[in-house]
Amino acid sequence: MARSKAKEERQQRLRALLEDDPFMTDEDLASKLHVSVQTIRLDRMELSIPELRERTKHLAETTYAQIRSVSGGEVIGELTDIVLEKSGSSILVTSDEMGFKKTGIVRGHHVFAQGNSLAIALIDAPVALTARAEVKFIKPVFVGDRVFAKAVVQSGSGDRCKVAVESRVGDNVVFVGEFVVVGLEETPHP
Amino acid sequence: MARSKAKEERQQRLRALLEDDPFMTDEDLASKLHVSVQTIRLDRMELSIPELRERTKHLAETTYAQIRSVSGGEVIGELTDIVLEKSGSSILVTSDEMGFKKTGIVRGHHVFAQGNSLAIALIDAPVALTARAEVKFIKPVFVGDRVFAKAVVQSGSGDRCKVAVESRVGDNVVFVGEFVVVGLEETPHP
DNA sequence: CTGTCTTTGTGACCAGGTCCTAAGATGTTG
DNA sequence: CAACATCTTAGGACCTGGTCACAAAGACAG
Repeated sequence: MARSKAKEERQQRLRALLEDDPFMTDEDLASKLHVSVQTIRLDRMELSIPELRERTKHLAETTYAQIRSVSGGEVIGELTDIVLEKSGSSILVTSDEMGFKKTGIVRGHHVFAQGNSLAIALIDAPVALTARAEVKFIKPVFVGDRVFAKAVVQSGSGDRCKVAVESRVGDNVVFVGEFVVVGLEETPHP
Repeated sequence: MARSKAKEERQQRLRALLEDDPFMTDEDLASKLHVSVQTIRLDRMELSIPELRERTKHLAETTYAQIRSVSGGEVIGELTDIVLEKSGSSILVTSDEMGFKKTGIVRGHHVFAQGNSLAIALIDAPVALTARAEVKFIKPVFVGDRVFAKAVVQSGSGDRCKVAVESRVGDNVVFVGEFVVVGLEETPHP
């Protein structure tokens, strides 16, 4: 372990470089770090960083699932039961990406999103949109927690419903909200 | 254009296959469709579907931006200016994945998320969490719209701030919200 | 039967790697 | 100083999942 200081530093830099741009080839990295391509490969080995294609593939795969479940799916979380215009519930398994790195606390909007999409799912209309919401984040949710949301339609007058949502982690209520959701027959356009 | 019926059908199937699994190689596709690899390549050409690596790269790139802006980044949208404990603004460029497929209307929680994270960014504390929020979705936001959010701290008593957010698309106010954000010195733990 | 479309095969090439071997460079230490 | 260890660099063979170009076989309508 003689002059491995330079090496360690370089490997740190390599890590950092890939952190904010995982799409760099070994060649790119080599020229940035002023070493040969082979050195980069060795460094990657030591740090067990996979090659570009694996990285991008992994990225694409995980975020593809994400984008379907967190951002793209029609419902955030998994619906466990639902009675249209009445009540429903869903479970959201929180993952790393949903939280603040520093604290492991899940960003509020994920919990909100679960409640919001659950509320919308309850509406029996071609298109449903949220008009208003009043929410309280009672306790922080931590990455890894399973959030159980339960929604009940309060006053369901067809095209304008008030939906109450309560989310729990275990026995603790972490979130309560009231969503006013409107159902539409036709799509409005820009 | 004689017996191109089979071809057209195959190309439709190819499209469909890639739709729900963009990670298939030409070889995979060839065996699934019972044609040669070359045929698959020709079909991809005709349909101008890029090769696997380009597909995954594209997927990864777009969703990478997403995971930074929708789910992973510390701030949803891009901060344009900020004065701690005072005011700030951000721009969110909405994309396909953020909206309902059917209507092209952006899910409320994305707009909420932008406001929420902007509100949190304004707080000058090691950790900030949303305690309460009262929001109104005034007009639907459509996929492709650029949402400008502006946040102003109303009553900033250090560890508990009220932040008002107003989001616009062009001249139209699409969202207003009031967030109560608390700043913490230490991280709470589960 | 001939011309056209479609399909398949072949060979050369490329990027961005892997793995392995080997030779220099730059130490540290007996 | 010589001997040894650790890094670094280089080179060649190989892999995957493609590209491009070109040839040839099969199907089928006119």
